[in-house]
Amino acid sequence: MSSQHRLSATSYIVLALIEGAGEATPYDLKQAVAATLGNFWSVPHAQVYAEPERLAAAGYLSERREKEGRRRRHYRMTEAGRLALCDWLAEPTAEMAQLRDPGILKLFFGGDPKALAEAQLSLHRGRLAEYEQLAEQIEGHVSAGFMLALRAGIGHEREWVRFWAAVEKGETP
Amino acid sequence: MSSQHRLSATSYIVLALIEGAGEATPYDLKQAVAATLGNFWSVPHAQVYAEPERLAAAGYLSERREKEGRRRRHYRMTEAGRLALCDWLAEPTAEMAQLRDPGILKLFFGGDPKALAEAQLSLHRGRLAEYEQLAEQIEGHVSAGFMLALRAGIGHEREWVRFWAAVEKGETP
DNA sequence: GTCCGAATGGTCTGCTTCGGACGGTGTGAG
DNA sequence: CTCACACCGTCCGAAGCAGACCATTCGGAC
Repeated sequence: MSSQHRLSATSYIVLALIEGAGEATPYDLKQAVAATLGNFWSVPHAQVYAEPERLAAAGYLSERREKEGRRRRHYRMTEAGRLALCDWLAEPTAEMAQLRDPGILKLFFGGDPKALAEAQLSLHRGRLAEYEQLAEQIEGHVSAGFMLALRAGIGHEREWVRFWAAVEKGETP
Repeated sequence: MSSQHRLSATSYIVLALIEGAGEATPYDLKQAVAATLGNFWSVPHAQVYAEPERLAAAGYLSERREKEGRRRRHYRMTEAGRLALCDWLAEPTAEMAQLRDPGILKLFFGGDPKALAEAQLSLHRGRLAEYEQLAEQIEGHVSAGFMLALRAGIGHEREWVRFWAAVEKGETP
């Protein structure tokens, strides 16, 4: 039934969220994304509406549409969807994130290290503080995965702060 | 002369590389990208051919096209281009990179921490080793910016190794 | 009750990005 | 000469994306 449409990270995000919710409308997904993984992985809302449609067409979701009023679309997992999600979760990924930081790009091409460092430092210190506060608040109230992802974010923000602080002082980072 | 086409990161990469080379064909750019910043910032080659065209249309580059044979296009900076590049380099950026790591995504959604950690560890250790070796080899032979970018990469790979090692051992990272 | 505005829920447009397939051109080894 | 291979470039379709815009519902002010 389901053709082998390439599933992207966005696809799996949608599948995983629907699996967790049982049934969900695109709007629910939008909320869920904003509340949880929006911190470290943005998904533009146009995608959140488009993706379930594709997944339904490919047989990974079933769609039920309200006939009247808001004509919401409600999605549920199919067996194929559950299978695809499990496969994805089970297989440890070989992909790695790229750095792709605009500040580093400017540094690379000869931007002024001190000026960049100053700006980036305040940004990263700010985000680090947010993350640490969030971690305190939610500790114990959320999934282990959420906590681990947050700690990864914290670790990287700390690294950014360390790096830019060294650059600011003219040291070798 | 030049309309205010929004310039993307890719645009500035192209401008900066051409500024460094004096004159370059898209192919030269492709090579340059692969040799230098390809490590931490991928630019699909279709972009590398399309972007100079846009930049030339907007007045940031001048184009000279071979009449025969391979019909290569050669690009040079215009004053407008040099100006745009300088502006960009001078202004410290307020953007920040997102994490967007596939491994973290799986972790977030309940993938097996141990299995993920094992796979990611070997990947990141490998890349870390590459970077460190590269740093030794090129130290003193490349621009300060290149070196700093590389050190940023090394720092983040170390952080990844630290993080996943903790996850593997079941510790709080 | 009814009217207004905010929150909710969804669609559309017009880009840019991206990977990959594919098609020409030159060149040196045999 | 010619074939293989590196060099160089174009094209296409699918997906990503921002942001404007439209429609429904609901809760209070009057």
